[in-house]
Amino acid sequence: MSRSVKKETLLEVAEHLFYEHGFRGVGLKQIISEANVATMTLYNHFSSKDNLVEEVLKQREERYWSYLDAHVEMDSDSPFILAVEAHGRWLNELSYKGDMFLRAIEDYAGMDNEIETIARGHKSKLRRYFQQLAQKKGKTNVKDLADQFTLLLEGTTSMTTLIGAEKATDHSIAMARILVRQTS
Amino acid sequence: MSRSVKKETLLEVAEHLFYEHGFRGVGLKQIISEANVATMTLYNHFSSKDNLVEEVLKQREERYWSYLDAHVEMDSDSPFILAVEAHGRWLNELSYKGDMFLRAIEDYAGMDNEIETIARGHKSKLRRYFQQLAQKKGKTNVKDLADQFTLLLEGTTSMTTLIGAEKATDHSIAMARILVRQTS
DNA sequence: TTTTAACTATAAAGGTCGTTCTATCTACCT
DNA sequence: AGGTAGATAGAACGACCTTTATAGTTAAAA
Repeated sequence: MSRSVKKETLLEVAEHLFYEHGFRGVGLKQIISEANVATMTLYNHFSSKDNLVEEVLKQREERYWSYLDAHVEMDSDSPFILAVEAHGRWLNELSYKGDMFLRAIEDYAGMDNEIETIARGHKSKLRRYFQQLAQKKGKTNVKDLADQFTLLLEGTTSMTTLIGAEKATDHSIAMARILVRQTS
Repeated sequence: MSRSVKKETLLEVAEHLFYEHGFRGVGLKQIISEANVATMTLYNHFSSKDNLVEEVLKQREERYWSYLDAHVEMDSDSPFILAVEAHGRWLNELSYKGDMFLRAIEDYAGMDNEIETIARGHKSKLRRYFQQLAQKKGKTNVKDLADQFTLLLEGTTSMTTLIGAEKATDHSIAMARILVRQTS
């Protein structure tokens, strides 16, 4: 009982700090200190810093999809727009500063790391998500359309760093609407 | 020797390594070693690592705008499309792995750094660039349109990490065309 | 030829990093 | 009550980090 509380605190604190300052910009000392936990408690739950990063990414991915699933009614008239809106809300509430998965891909690329695999997996899933949506709506060029929506989401995330989530989302929704209208 | 060849080698090597492994993921030792240069040569030309990062960013920004200016005829029929195409070529040739400026903003955010200022400055300039384009073409909603094109470029860069520059650029060009057609 | 500046190699200072070790303490299980 | 597993603080590890110090080399200008 008390065991999982500590572990969850660690994951929470680590996710926040990693997101704020990058994986390489945060030391275990800081995580341990802010989580009010002893060094060996961390190593009791995670085999290494890399392993902690992995678990953080898994937790964040789960959260992201819970968030999307909660806001997107798949059988709605325009699930595409709902998805873009939901992504925007996610950015506004939890993710005002770039994308953790993209950062993981960049930071740990070409090192034969589980971390990169997890992060790339998340992005693949996003593309597949839009593919399923497009297929359900009987769109042609399913893959292209899916990638275009994914591009919109990625662009929104980047723009959030520059102009804030609300404005960025407004723009991507506007473009998503045009995109839905233009495709058959 | 116009400007020190050693200094330029250092900037070259540093830009490449920073881009490949991130600012925090590369040590001065590695830069020095790959540039075939002594420690004190680096510190003779740059006052600190942060200063080196700053100079690298300035150089990269200059290069980016040279590249864009060389490929975009401002008075063309569709300078928007040309800009998106040029950005795509830039990605394909030099920038297959995320955006150095966005990374700098994320890595050095909230630290009262010159680095973040430079990186954000580049992004502001990009938005202003599209604003000027929109204005010249007599578009209404100049700022919104500019941000939408910026969003497309940012999305293209992110997607390059996932599906490669060519596909990503194809998608953004397609969307840019729709956007140009839809606006007045 | 002497001076000047850039560059060289090496080492040390002073930190921080991730990780491991030791030794103590608490709390629950049977 | 004794045993066990989890958590604790703190030190120690070696490796690496950025930066500075020291001293010797090169090459071209004065």
